[in-house]
Amino acid sequence: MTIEQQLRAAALEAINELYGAQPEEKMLQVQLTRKDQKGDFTIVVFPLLKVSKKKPEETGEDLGRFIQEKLPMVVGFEVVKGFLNLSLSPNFWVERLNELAVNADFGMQPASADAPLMMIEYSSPNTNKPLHLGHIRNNLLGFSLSRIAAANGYRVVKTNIVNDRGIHICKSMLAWQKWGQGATPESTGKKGDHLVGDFYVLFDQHYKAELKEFTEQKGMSKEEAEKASTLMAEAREMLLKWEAGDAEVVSLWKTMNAWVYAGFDVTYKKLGVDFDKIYYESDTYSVGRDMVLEGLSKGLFNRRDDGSVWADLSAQGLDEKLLLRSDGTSVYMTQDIGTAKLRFDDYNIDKMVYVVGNEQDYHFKVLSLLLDRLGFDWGRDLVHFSYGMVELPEGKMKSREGTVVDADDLMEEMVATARDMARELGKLDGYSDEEAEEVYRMVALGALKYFMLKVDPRKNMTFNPAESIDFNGNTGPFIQYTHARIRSIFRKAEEKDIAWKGSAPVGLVLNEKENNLIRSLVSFPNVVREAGAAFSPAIIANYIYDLAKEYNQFYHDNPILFEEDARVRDLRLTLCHAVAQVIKKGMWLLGAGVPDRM
RNA sequence: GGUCCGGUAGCUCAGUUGGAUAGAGCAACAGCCUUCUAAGCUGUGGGUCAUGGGUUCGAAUCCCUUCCGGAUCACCA
Repeated sequence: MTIEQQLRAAALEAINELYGAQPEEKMLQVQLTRKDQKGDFTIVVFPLLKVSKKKPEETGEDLGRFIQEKLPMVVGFEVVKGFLNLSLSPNFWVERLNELAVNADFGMQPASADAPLMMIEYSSPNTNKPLHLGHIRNNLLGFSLSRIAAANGYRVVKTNIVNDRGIHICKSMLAWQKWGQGATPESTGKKGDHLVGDFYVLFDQHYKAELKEFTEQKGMSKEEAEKASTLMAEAREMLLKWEAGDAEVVSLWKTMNAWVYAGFDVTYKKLGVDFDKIYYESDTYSVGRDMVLEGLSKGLFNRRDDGSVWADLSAQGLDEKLLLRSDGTSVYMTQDIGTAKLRFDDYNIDKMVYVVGNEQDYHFKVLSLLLDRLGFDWGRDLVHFSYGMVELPEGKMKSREGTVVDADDLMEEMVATARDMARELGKLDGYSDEEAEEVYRMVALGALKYFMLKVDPRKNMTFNPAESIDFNGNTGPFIQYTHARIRSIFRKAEEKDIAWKGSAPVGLVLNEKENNLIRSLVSFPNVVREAGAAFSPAIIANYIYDLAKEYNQFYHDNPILFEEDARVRDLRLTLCHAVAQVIKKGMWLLGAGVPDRM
């Protein structure tokens, strides 16, 4: 039984015995005492006045006396303005500290073999351009969520759906054929995803020029020009050839996609994310089409005169949704249905989570209804983990205006900043170049990951490049630094032959900072649970920041190795050890590492 | 226009199932390194929690109004 549960039980008993009442769940609130007040746990007495029929102060006193008598670890209480603040004995806290300090699984709930299986889809790139800032948020969220789910006892399968087909790929291919002059990643020294992305841009430029020519010189309207475009017609033709399995087109498609995948792999690796299973839309779209046709034959959907297939969702308060074009080809929705089918054939999925931006809220509402209609019992409770967009201080990223922040560039810049700063501060003197580079990378990525994950995922966020490379204050490096300092203490302890017993002795009086730290540490498992329930890495991020902040205050005010009382020193070293462990775990849940030195 | 999401300090963000005097960081200013890493710590200033109402012992939090911002409503993905 947790301490909160014990306090609740004691309070319930008190109310029953003193006032002869059985309060509802909501009436009894046990929470951590505010930092500016004396005490550890607080019971709010206001809701209980109805049954006590007494003033808040008297009710608080009644309960406090009863609970203190009932529970030996409660050593004192104070009633302040209708709040009953209970103080627990230092020994109680020291015992909790000793338990959690040696528990390798503290805060984590390992998955058993028959634990529910959660599949998490994230990343989901198109193969026509490199990853950018928006993808970074997606990837970091998806990866962190998978670790948080794993820490909450789920078996987790990380998956990715690659949009490798469609008109956009054909645009890049066509541009390469026309103007590429046989360029390859090898011949140009460019990452494959960037090279292909360049051709996509090139197509767009030529297309725009063509439109301009038609409208300005031939006096066409914009629509007329779009219809008359020979480039677009060629791209469409290429798509038809692709769907027909034309050997030459398919071969080029395979080649160029391979370049992109090689490029993506490098980016994923640098970002530190990975997948257990990757699906490709080129494999799933036909499955989706078959399912839609099957649904059509069962009367779930309807076909219009032009041959297109639609789902009528007006009964669910939505409108009609296209599932197959009049020419029989698949749309986005069709592909997602096919992908879902394949996934559920491959795995025994209990919970399906899609990490996709909030601009697709409607899409997933519809997908959920459609899967349900098609008879998948998991359709209705699929989770669309809907996160907000990333904007720049000057507004949205616009590829036309060249304000898109490239993922590879961003990471490189941050590593360079970390390197400069560490060298300037002389932090890693004595490390080999390889060791130092490792730390630069860890700090840079820690900064990026923390920066993006500390914000509530549902909200839009502003990415300020200047702030992202600031490693002071509420940042990933601040947390990593706290960890490095602690590791440094233990290195020094060895050098100075100061022995640490590995646990804290009972019978000490705790100062305020020590007490606060233990209370924070004890709440870590709750934080992991909350983050899991709310699908929010931000809850973890904010918690470790608070913990690190508290630790730094403690560190500043209290001697650790220089403490002469060996018993107090053991307590503080145990605290340091536990804080380092929890910081490391918390950062791990965010997908970030912590260095021993920095 | 319909639907959905959001609005908290100059800026970026926290704020638990409604609880005590709404908190951090950045920026500004003033301090702290001959002691365990100053990527740190301490202090000062900075708020009609967009707005108006309601619910109640108590509202940034729940309900409604209005204003502002964003997303979405494609034979795009």
